[in-house]
Amino acid sequence: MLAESRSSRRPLAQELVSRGVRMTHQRRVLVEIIQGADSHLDAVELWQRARAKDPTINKVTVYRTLAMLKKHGLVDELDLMHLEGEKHYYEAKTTRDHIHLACLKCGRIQEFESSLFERLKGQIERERRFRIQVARLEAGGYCDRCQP
Amino acid sequence: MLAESRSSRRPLAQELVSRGVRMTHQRRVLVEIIQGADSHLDAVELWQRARAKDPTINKVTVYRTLAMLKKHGLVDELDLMHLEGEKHYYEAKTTRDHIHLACLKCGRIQEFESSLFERLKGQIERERRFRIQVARLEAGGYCDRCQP
DNA sequence: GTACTTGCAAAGATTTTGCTTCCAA
DNA sequence: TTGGAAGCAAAATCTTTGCAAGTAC
Repeated sequence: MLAESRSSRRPLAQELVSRGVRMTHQRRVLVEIIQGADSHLDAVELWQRARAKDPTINKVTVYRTLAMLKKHGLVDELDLMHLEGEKHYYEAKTTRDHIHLACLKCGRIQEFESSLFERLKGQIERERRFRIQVARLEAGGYCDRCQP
Repeated sequence: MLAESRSSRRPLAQELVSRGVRMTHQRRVLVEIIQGADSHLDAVELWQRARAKDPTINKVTVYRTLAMLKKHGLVDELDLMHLEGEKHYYEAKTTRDHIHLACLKCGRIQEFESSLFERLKGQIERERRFRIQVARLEAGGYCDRCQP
């Protein structure tokens, strides 16, 4: 599940404080991992990395923190075409939406940005008067390395 | 989770037979429900409708049949932004991919087709040499009826 | 007849809830 | 100090697996 590292506008911890969210030690550890991650993490992977920094962190706290971040629109939740089980993956929200391409053979996840995607979202908002909060485009298929 | 009824190229049962899939009574009941459904069904809803026609049908058979249909690329699996729980929804694959718009307030699901979506997929295939098997675009937001 | 499918029960994976204790502001 | 957050245990939800019995071809 590798992906390029990416950076958000400003530190999540800082963003949360400015929104009046109580900044606990656990939350600080968790958002630092999410922001520094070189891949898309699921809840359990995030929990394991967090325990390396603070062995007392509970899995439930991970779920609750992810829910809180999602509620604030600071992370995106991905399914990555359910390549391995039904868990979800998380990434810090970036300035621009991107598409996830999941290779059904090797499992590699690529990211893709396109102005067509932005135009498509604009078209939906105009033609349906639908105010998009979150858009998720995932494609499953065969990557360039996995073709005959 | 209402959506317009839609029809596929040819009956799923017929399609399966032509692919050499053993056509059991249970499978026939299930694919007929999927094809005639006026909404996106999850596994349990599908099971309940199937039991009305044949009370002996087991939930496990529903999951196994859905997995088989998915493997053959005859149904699409949707998450519908996880509006209610983490279950999946299924629909018979149609000739043209469409986008699902999930209202975060009223829960209504709208479908949207666009040539921009087709162009975007084409761009991905060309620029990344990625052979798309299935593409899923879901957006969460507020529909025209749910805006101030 | 044989290989594939089903039903049943049980387990597995992921996520949520209730409640008490703790801690950030 | 006090309301929100964390930890723990238990439950809930959704899906899969093992195996014996049944059935389509």
